Parts: sequence; structure tokens; C-alpha cells
Amino acid sequence: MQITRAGEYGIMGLIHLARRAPGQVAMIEEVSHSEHIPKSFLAKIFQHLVKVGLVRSVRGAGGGFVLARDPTQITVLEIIEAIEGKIVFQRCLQDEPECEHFGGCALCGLFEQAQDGMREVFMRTTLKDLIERQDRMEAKGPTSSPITNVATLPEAAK
Amino acid sequence: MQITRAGEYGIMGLIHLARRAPGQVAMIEEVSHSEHIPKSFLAKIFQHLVKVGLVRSVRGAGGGFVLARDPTQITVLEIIEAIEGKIVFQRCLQDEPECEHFGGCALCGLFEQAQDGMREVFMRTTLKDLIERQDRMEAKGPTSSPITNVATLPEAAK
DNA sequence: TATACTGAAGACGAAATTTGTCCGATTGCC
DNA sequence: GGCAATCGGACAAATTTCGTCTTCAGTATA
Repeated sequence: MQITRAGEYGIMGLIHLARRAPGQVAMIEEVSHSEHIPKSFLAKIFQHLVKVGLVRSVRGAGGGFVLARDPTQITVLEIIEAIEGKIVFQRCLQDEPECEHFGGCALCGLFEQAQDGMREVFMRTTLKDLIERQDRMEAKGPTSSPITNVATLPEAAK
Repeated sequence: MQITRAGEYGIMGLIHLARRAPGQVAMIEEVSHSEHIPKSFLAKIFQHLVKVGLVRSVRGAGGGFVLARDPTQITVLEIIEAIEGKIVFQRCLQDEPECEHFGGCALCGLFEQAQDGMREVFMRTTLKDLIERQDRMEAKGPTSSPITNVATLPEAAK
């Protein structure tokens, strides 16, 4: 019950891209080094993002990756699902037409509800939002309590 | 990014207990067989539930397990967290005081938000709710579409 | 054209987690 | 005491995660 590192790395990589001037490419090497992500692993993750159309790749010397859309138009949900596949709590929600839940599908209904709640959060958060949040936190001072009361109240933060 | 089978089995096991007359014990053997859950696995899962105080165990001949509280007083969240541990998307939300997220903890904030959304759903759903939902579905006929529009509207259901 | 530099794609493998199984110890009823 | 049940931990198979490596393909530059 965790977001995998792949998903986490993907988000961090895209944040890195989004922070550059629009249209400016960044090499895997650069992103990997600056974000402390294993290079080969990041390369593979970016391939998913290219395939889904979130970033464009430029091959050859002087190549690299660029964000394909504006950071305000990329949601965290897109990123995560591009990398980890569709967020799904239970097998029977997956695709099989017939549910194998012996307890009846009350469970499926519940799980669906829960996962929708989660997806909703990721869907309404864009890359741009993340960057702004990051900047705001940095401004407040890095030595303050790192976790508490950061963003439990979405409305207030916005 | 899935609820594990252990968690699923745990919920189904408790539903089984809850359906019995209050105070009546059920053996692992019975629950396991009726819910199609591997016996040894279920036994281990129930141990967690005993430790947390959701069920009481009766040892010796004629023993088994009983629900320790009323089904209206047991939330799905308690069950899941008893078995899988606290629901936590990211390492830095876990317990370590210092966050290791190089991207700044904007990510942690977001993940916390998402996981809270999910926990909220599980927290407001009790064993009793699940059973009622199950009964309602059974009444409507087992051959109908298994997934759709079951419980996406919590208020309406209640 | 040759070469150096970049990503693309997939095979491979180590490590961690999930999903169980097994067996002896313990506890309590008869 | 004997039987019936859980307790608790060691063990193991399967799956997933995490990451590396190698080979190939495309592009810019000399």
C-alpha cells in the first residue's frame, strides 16, 4: 500500500523538467544526478512518460527530454498512472468481467470508493501546484518541522 | 498500490463472524472453508485482529473466535491497519523525523492528503455497513452487473 | 561520411514483499 | 490426562519492486 519509488522518481523528474525554461531540454544524466535518482532506472521511467505523451524526447547529441505540455496541464494522476498503471485496489475492479469475490462485491464497492477518493486528490493537483508548494515551503525555512500541518487542508493552502 | 489479500481476507473473516449470533464462536476451520481462505493463513491474520482487540479468541476444545465489539463499532480502517500496518504512502510520512525527499516535502504533503482521503472512506465504513451493502446486493440478484454504481454515493446509501 | 552523443527497448538479476505452509508449544474444556 | 483448539515463529514459494546492462536507433557536428 505505497506509491512505488518509480512513481515518486517520475514526479520528481517531471518537476525538474518543469523548472527549466519552456522548451529547454534536460538530459537524463542531469536530472538523475540532481535529483539523486539512479540513471538507468530514471531512463526507463521516462520512457513510460514519453509513450503517454507527457514528455517529448530528443535523441542524438544535444538531446534530452522536454515537457510536452504546460505544467498547469499535467496532473499528478497522469504521471502516476503512466508509470504504475491504473490505480486499482482490487483485482475484481481491474478488468475481468466477473468478480471473484466470495463475500459478494460489497468489498469492491468500498474499495472503489476509497480509490476514487485518492485519485481525486491526484487528479486535481498539477505539476505547477507541486512546484508552488515546494517554493512556498522552501521560503518558510528548511529547518522547520518537516512534516506537520503542511497540506492537510487543501482549501486553506490554495 | 493494492490492498493485500491478507487485508481482504481479514475483512471477509470478520464479516463472517459478524453474521453469527452475538457471542457465538466460530472456528478457523469453518470461516476458512466457507470464505475460501487458506486455513493457516487466516489463522495468522486473526492473530493480528486478536492482538488489536477486534476479536477475542477462545482456546481449548469448543473454542474459536468471537467479535469483541458490535459490528457497528468496528471500522474497516481498524481492520486493515491491524493487518497491514498503518496506511502510509511514503517513507517520510512513516516515523523518521527527518524527511529524505530531495524534491522538498511537497510530495509528502500531497501523499498525505491522498492517503487521508482514502483512510476517511475506510474510517466511516463499519462492518455493519458492509454486511448491509452485501445483503442489498444479494437481494437485487447476483447476475446483474457486478461492479457498477454500487456505492459511489455514500450518503445515498446510508 | 565518421564519430560521438543521446535516448529506446528489452533481457537480466538482486532484493524485498506477499502469500502462504508447517510444526511444536500452549491453553483450556471434558 | 487427553483432546481440541489457538499461538507463535520458522520456513518457503511466488510475485513485485528496484535497478543494471547491453544492444540498437536517431541526430548533430567535424
